[in-house]
Amino acid sequence: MGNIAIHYTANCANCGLQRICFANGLHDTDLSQLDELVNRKPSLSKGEYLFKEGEKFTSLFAVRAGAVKLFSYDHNNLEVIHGFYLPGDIVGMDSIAYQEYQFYAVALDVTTVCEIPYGQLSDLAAQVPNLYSQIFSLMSQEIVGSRMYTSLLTQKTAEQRLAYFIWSMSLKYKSRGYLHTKFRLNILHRDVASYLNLTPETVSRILAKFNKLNVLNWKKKEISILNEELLKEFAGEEAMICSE
Amino acid sequence: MGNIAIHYTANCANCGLQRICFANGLHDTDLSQLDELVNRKPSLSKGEYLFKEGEKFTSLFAVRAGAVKLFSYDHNNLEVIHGFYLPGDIVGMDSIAYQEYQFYAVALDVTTVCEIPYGQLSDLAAQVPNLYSQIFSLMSQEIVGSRMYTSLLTQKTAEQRLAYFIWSMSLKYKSRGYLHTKFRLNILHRDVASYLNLTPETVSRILAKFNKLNVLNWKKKEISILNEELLKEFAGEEAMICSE
DNA sequence: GCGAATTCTTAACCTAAATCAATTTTTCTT
DNA sequence: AAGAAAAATTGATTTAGGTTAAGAATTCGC
Repeated sequence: MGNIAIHYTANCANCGLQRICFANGLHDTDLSQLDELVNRKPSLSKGEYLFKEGEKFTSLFAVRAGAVKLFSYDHNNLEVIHGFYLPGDIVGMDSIAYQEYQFYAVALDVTTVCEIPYGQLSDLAAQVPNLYSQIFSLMSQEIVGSRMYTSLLTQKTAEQRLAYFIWSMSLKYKSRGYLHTKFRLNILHRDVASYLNLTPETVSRILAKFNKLNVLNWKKKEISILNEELLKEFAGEEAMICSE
Repeated sequence: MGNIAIHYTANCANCGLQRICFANGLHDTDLSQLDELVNRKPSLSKGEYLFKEGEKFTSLFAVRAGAVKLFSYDHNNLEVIHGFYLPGDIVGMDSIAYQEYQFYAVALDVTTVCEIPYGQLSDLAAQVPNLYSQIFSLMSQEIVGSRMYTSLLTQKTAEQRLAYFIWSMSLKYKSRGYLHTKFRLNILHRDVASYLNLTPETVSRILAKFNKLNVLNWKKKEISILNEELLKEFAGEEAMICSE
């Protein structure tokens, strides 16, 4: 099948995620400096690790495409999932204070990332005050996001949590300019359950209910949202976690 | 009663909390610059606010003495408690990304804080790379701390949560050089319940149990730990939240 | 593309902690 | 220091979501 490949040279100046990455608010000259230190790696395939817990902390990673899961293991060796990262998200900020990565980060799908060596970023930031503000701002958002996630787990019912999760994924796709009522999400129900502090059985029961009520359908990694209004209602309240 | 008051002029160079504040790792000259921008306010009395949700974000606050509670209200107008801050802790980092404070911060006791105007801190940091690293590090710790708090709420039983909370308070006092088996903690059981996502009734029942088993005694804002080993056992696992 | 392994679903049952309710203790106000 | 208000305690009851179990649908590995 005739595949027309238009080749772009990837760089920060033409990256569609500029506004939500470190590049936000930088001048052209500073941008090209940031661009130089970014290490664009070949795509990771499903199951490949960005980093593992305990490895020496060297870089932050900006997700350009695909999806990344951040997790650790509990004392029973079960995965505890801390978050899913989609295009435009930065992975690794929780490890800045330490010599080592604090969690495991694995690709859930074919995934492209920009590697940003932290030492160099830090040096550059010393000359570019805007970049510092940008990093502070991202970290601060991460703190608030983390608090909001905690509220989700502690203040909401199982049904609200799941509805909210799916709704916020949809919003994220929307904000990135993708179709938000029908999209692929290569995340196991089991992993969603873990992230929302539920059992797979509970997730399954709720999805069956949503399906029966024609709210949405999630089968084989494909989500179709049939009734956005109803979904929002099940989620309860307005947006909480979702950035931008 | 004859009260001998030795008067120190408060400054960063003689502050006992230096090692856990922004001052950590700064040279003497930089330290005195930090010192100059710090605004030492008169003590707050119980119930006074450091800041309220929605107010313009201007400053970070370092707690020097007393205790501060960070909270917001849920949709039923009930307090949701996000944290308690003791001497050496920094309050307000979650608001850096925003124009406004994200939560309410109130003194639970007579409390002394250093106000650190963020704009000035940021300017100073532009000249003092060490200070930037220090801020990054504190923020990064806040993110990890927040993740650990979430684990506490979601992976542990009510009993483990309460045991862990009391144990970590004790550890904090120990690390600051205070008696850690008998100390005043001016926090309502109701607030601890909220922080641990429990009801006051559950907290009460667990405290009754701990009291009966001679693990500890918490009556009238005074905590006595009678059996540290047993308390640790009830907490399950090693330390999680507690910083330094 | 087929068989094995994983993941998902559905149903019956159970339990940790919430809720409801009534009393006692502590703290605040004057 | 007394009375009022707020907080804490204790017991009885309920419930959301976990656990166990067994079968069905997907996905993986060769």
